[in-house]
Amino acid sequence: MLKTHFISDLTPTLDGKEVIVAGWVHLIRDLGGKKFILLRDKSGIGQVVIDRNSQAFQVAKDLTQESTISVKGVVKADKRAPNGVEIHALEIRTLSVAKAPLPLDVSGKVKADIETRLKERLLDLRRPEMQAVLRIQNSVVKAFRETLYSKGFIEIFTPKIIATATEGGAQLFPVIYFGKEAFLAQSPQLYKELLAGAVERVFEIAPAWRAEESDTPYHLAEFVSMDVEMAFADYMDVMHLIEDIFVNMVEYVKKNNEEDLKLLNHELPKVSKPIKKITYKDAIELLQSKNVNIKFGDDISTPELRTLNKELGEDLYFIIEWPASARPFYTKRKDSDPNLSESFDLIFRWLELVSGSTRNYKREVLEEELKARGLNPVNFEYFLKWFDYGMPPHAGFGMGLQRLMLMFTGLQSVKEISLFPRDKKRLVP
RNA sequence: GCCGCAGUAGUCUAGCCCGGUCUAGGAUGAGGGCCUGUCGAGCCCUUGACCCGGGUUCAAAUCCCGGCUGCGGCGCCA
Repeated sequence: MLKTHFISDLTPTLDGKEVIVAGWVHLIRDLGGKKFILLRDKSGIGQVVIDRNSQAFQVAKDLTQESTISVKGVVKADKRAPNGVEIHALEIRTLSVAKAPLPLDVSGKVKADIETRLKERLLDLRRPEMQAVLRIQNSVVKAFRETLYSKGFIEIFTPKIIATATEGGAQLFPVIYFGKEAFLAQSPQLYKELLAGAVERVFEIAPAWRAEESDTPYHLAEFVSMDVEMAFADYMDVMHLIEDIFVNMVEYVKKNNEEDLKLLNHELPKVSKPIKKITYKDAIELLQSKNVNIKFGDDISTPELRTLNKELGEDLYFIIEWPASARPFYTKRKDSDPNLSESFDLIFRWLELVSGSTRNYKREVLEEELKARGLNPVNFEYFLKWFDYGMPPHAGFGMGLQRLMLMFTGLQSVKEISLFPRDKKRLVP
């Protein structure tokens, strides 16, 4: 047996009990006649004491940092120990010896550049800070799923190898599919809409790919997209849903990841319903009043969003009702003003986290909107044909997980969040 | 892709402006020694580096040019 307890299971009440713990050698403090090993497992770091007289002493002599070991020992409650409890080793089994020196200091004494960290990513992911990020991400995803489950959504899985571009715009990665040209999906957009036409409420958490030049702390060639589509609903309905999701995610992380947040020295932004909404038109006017050179129809780019964030004084805000021309063909125009659309972006400070809209659900309208963007409806027949058979009105949104995680961790780059980021220059590890 | 900044041992960093005293300093790691309560353990010894190529100069880590790589901002992009 290699392990009977996780390190965090050990409490002073177990005093005198024989246990087996296993993990990585985080740090060794060698006092000559006595050694202390800080042993790390998924649950935390605990102290193993090795006395000169024990059998374990000889084995411990050859240990290196990050080697994996299994320790049979007796739990001792001792106020001198870091958690008030420690293990006095009887027997140590070396499971795997780590080479020294390590290419990255896991114990945190010497900080490494992001470049080194990504290159030596597995060691980086052993750092307590990165483990905290992973646990927070797990909570975020769990709260997202559970909010949607509670509202009757079901999780779907759509094809990631597709025949044609979904939205125009973004560049796709081509793949050779049994001798034919195909592409990696940039978004599950069209499939999730179709599925909402079958089961009403769907969501998907899956990778998406964009072959863009974008070289910023907010872009990845491969990212995780959290997508939702809801039939018999409009953009206002899905914004309410987003508010519920965000409130739940923040509450869940606050409750379950207190230690992780402390470790990252991060405080979550306050999120309460309703989240501030500003129309695109008002946003443009506000920017113009601050002497920003911008006009109706322009995209609101990062520098402008920074200004908006400052002026609004809100961490989280919706920009709603974008010009229809600035949105993809499936976005429904506003009945009262066809130049505008029933759309929204949710912005965290100056970073777009979510983008959504009411969708067009009438075939004629979709065909017109495709043509208006220079796209050929014939190429979208696989999608359009289903609109002949009772497609309900629907609305939905997509959210970038790595960007969302910046809000939950205080990290500065999605490359730090992604375990093995893919960008213009990185294909390994 | 553009602009700015940077690249020094396994890792992190000082030195670069004002070229020579740099035989490149420190931390951490690694090897060795001392040490039975460390908790960033301590003390002593040892080890290991100027991104690549060209140029200026008596002399280049230091100045100049080009390349590569990274970071930030922007662009492209949801």
